[in-house]
Amino acid sequence: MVDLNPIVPPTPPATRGATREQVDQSVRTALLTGRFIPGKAVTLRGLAKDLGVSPMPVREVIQRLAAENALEIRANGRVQVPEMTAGRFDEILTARLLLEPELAEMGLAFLDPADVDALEEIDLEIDESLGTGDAEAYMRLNHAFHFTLYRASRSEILLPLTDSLWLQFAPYMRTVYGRVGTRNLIDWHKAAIAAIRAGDTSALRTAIASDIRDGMGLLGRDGLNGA
Amino acid sequence: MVDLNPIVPPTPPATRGATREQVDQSVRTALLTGRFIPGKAVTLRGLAKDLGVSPMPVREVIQRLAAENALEIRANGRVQVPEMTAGRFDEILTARLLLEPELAEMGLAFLDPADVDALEEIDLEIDESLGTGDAEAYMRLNHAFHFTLYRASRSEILLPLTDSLWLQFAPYMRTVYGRVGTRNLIDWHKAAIAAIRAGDTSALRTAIASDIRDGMGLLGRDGLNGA
DNA sequence: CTTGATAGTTTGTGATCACAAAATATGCAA
DNA sequence: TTGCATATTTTGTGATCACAAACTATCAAG
Repeated sequence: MVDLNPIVPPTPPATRGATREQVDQSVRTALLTGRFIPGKAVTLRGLAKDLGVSPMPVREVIQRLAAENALEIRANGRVQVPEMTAGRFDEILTARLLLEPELAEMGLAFLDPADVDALEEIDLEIDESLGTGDAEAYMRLNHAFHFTLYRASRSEILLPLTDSLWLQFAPYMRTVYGRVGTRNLIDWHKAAIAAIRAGDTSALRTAIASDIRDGMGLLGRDGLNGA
Repeated sequence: MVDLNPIVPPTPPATRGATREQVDQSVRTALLTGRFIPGKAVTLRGLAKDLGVSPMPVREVIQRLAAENALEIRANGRVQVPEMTAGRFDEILTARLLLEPELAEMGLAFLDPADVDALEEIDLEIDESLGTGDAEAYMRLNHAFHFTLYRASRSEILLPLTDSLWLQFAPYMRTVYGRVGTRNLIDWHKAAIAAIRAGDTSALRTAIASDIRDGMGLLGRDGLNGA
């Protein structure tokens, strides 16, 4: 059984589609913080019971996440987080490098000083989580850092695509963070914040791209199945 | 009521999830050939009746397509194809220019002569559809051309992302094709085929990028709401 | 004719059911 | 113990139901 923290009592839904939305958020958060084990089956009724809802909204959410390739519905109907392969890993890296610097640049135009302070605050908490070795907090905060920047762009297209990418690699990152640790050589987040403060788009793009490369490259493709 | 051509009789499903798969394909095809009108409500029971199935698999498919931003579930529960805005249009163009040349290049490595012949055949049919002014055939064939090339890449990441993009702009293209016609100044498909035959990745990327720019640029952002 | 309340209908949502396929457990034979 | 057929349970799927919210049609009042 997976721990999906906001387990709510069987309360009647307040607004239209609220139950589904709550399930969606819970499962997404669980995926992004690595609480599902890739390859392990996730059952519909199990999730429903964990979240205190009927299987119905869970079914819809699973279809939703399957459409984003965050979950895999196999031929036998079994639902699971897809296992990572070397080919997928390389392609995700490629896609992130194409989309995320673009998103960061778009976000830069809209960031106000308060947003930058928020980014800095998140980065400090990241340093803390690295100190205590709290992998789940690290994953949550790293996601928050990137998407605070990206969301500022008000993007309606690139942002959802990037959402999908994170949902696809995050569960796998958890399995390797435990193995190799989470400390990077260079803190590209601080470089990004400096670039934002300076309004230097080029430096920001470089910082984001480098952060992506380091983050995924460090724990790289070791132990993955062929290209 | 929308015409979703393969309306099957209420036959019991053959394999696991076959009904859902059939609904999914039908609705996707309808979206890609512009048979849904953006902004017009699409009802669950209506679709189900058109396809001769229960509302159940339709619900799942709608959630799927909503996750890909191909359908929009509004706050009141109404389901519709999102209306295009200038901001979305520009971003889709940006995203296509980032992803599709990459996909084309990846596909080039795997294309064999038979595939190239198939591409040429599709392009001939496109010319036909332009002659007869059959917008729906044009849309279907244009999609087939691009994705025959892209699918060759065996991509598991960029390809689904691009799928989502096409689902988002295709319904809107239909509404404008009727207005401005479908004939481009330069046939970039032929340039792409030539580049493929020559194994010239750079020329192929240029041809695809130009095709995208022309296709979306010609009928551009006229009559769209704000930035 | 226009306006606005109201009755009727349609719609999405969450829950439940029936069923077959799949996974798991059980127990017997070698 | 090991291998394998069989029984039991679990699981996803498609269908149906009940309900409230949303939409539409109707019709009286101005």
